[in-house]
Amino acid sequence: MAVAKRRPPEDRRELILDAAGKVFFEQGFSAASIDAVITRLGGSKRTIYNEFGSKEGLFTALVERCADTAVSVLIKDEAQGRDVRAMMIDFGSQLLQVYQTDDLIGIFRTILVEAERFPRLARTVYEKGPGRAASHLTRVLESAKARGEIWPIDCASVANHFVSMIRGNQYLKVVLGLRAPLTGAEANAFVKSAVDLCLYGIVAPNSPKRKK
Amino acid sequence: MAVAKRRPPEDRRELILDAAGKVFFEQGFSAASIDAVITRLGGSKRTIYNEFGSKEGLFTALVERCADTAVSVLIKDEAQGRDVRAMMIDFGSQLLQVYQTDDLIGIFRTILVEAERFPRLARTVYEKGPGRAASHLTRVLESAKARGEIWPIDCASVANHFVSMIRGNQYLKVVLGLRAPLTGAEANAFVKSAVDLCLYGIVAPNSPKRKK
DNA sequence: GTCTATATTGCGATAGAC
DNA sequence: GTCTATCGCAATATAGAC
Repeated sequence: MAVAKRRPPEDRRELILDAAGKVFFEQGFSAASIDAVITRLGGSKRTIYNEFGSKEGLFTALVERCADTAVSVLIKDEAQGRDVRAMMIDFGSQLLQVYQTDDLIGIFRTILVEAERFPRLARTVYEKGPGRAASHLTRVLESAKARGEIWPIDCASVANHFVSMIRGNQYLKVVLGLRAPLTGAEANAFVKSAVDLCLYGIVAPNSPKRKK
Repeated sequence: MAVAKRRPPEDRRELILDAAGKVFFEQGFSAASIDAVITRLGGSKRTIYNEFGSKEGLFTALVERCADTAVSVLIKDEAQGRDVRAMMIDFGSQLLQVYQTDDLIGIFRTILVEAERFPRLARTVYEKGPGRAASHLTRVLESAKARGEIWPIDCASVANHFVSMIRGNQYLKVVLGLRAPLTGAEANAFVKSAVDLCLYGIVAPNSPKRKK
């Protein structure tokens, strides 16, 4: 076959990780086999062991690569200073889109059950994913708070709630294979509903229950 | 050992499922072994195979039992008609508590990666868990809407968002082993922050961004 | 106990780089 | 043509379903 033969080392790594992603993210770490990766990829098991040392090493490298990729999308803070609603909608849409990539769905599916076996990986995945997203949104909200656009609330708490909504029931259904990913108008409507809930709440202003 | 010897059939099933829960929910379906269950339980593998037929049968029975248990807590609709904030806080607290039981954490950890292998189980888990919770909360919100306490919003959408907040970033950290379960005052504060976000939002009423 | 699956290793053959 | 990384396959060992 020679898929990995005589290639620059980085390319070879990427090819192996691509095939490994298909296998590990579909079957999970325990059920996945190196043989299955080789079947997809061609070549020899030796190549994988030479490059990654073990099945655990391969999985670790795979998850770390995907977690790193996810970060890059969330890091662009260009939106600072615009209208808070527009910023949240932008951010929420991007976050939903990232979460719905095959890689992120795969990480989410596989890391939970392996959290005890790979505690360091579990922490990395959290921090580079939901943790990073919540931190970024917190900064956005702090600036809106400084401008008086929003209540003097706990921005970190709200940010965490918002990120949780994006990774909410609909996303869970996607990960469980109960529905197709949200796209286009559907995704937009979903994100808007989350943003508007955060911004305006649901209590009618003429209700006696309205506080503050 | 004879833990399962000469017991009423229901007791024997329960004992096996208790031990199986410890093993499957800690290791995941693929990594778990029948031998490990037997080590915890004592007795013979034959007992398990006679009762559940296969490893898959045992896992299915385990998950179905836990999903059923979870339902019972969520079904009590006694709160209908009270103040919407009090109802949501009650409901959210109960839901968080249920989610944080070992069984539900275990299901959540293990079912995601096995969703393709057990599609029926995945659907059952969703519907008896988050689906059921959202449906119940939707009814609560509909009644509040009928009383004019809240805006004429899409109650199902809000209910899904709220359930997602409860099963949010903090819960994810618990499942990943990055923090201890939320209890007592911490859980109360968390639920209240989610409820108040839903009810009141974060936009200051004197902000020009306030709509409606 | 039986039998299959699979992680991991060893090694001669080989195909491309030079 | 030489050289070496990679291949292909066989072998080992262990685990685990049934």
